[in-house]
Amino acid sequence: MDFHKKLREKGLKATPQRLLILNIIKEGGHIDIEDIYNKLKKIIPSISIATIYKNLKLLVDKGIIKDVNISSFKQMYEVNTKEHIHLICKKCRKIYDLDFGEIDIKNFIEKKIDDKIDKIEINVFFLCEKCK
Amino acid sequence: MDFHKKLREKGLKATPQRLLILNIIKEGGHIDIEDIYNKLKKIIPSISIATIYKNLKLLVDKGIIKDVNISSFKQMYEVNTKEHIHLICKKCRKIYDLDFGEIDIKNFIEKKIDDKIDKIEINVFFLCEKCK
DNA sequence: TTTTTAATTGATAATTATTATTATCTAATA
DNA sequence: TATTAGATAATAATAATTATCAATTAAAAA
Repeated sequence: MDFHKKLREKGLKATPQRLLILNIIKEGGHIDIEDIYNKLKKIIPSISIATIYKNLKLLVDKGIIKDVNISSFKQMYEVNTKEHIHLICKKCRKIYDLDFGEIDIKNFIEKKIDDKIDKIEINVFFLCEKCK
Repeated sequence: MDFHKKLREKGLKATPQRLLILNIIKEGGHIDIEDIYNKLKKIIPSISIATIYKNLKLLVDKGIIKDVNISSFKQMYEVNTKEHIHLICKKCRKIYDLDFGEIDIKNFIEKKIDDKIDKIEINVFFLCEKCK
């Protein structure tokens, strides 16, 4: 996951802010703007929330990160990797990733509707082991 | 779809307000509180928004309707039928239903995680025929 | 390496939704 | 007769931005 290279490929400068934002998102798995801001402030105390907003928008536009939307959660972001399902514990609100495995659900749906899909969100609500 | 019976089975009075709310949701497919309120006002001008809120909560609790959550949309409701996918046109924002068909994705995921699922949301964003 | 320059960051408050409720008590009714 | 509806304002987040412009800097060119 060479973020520097990825940024340059998309014509974006690989600024320390951007690289840190990407690494924070990667580490967080699914993380909202406020949390990104707070983590980044510890590393770059001078960081501006505007910088976060500007970059998140840019990174989503360029397809380097994805926005994660789950009802009753704030807008979150994740590093754009393979498609996966979000398993959300309704009690502790922890979010787990579940890979499709061998199944290409995007392709499956595209065939079914005979059309191209932009984005697919699969959110599954359950009660995780710890919360039982 | 005998709503009167369904309500009675859950121990709820089958009031005209409730029956109308259910029919409005059924007709609307996916409809938010404001729209339910506006449609209902035309039939029962005296209807109170509080009545809508109270009933929607009750109906969700009893499993007679489902809440529909799609990012950038207001909270919506639908009559609880079979599980299906929401196809959302990113331009006109119309929401289409797509049945799973023979595939029981809930069961598939439950097997995969060896656990029970409460709810599953599948939202697919695309550009519908009319908007192309 | 140095220079150039176009892109990016920082500061910041101020603002805009808008969404979603809900309390409470009387009256009506399934 | 226990539920449910009506009235209603008042409220509570809370989430999400965004404008603007000077200062800085990453990357390319020399």
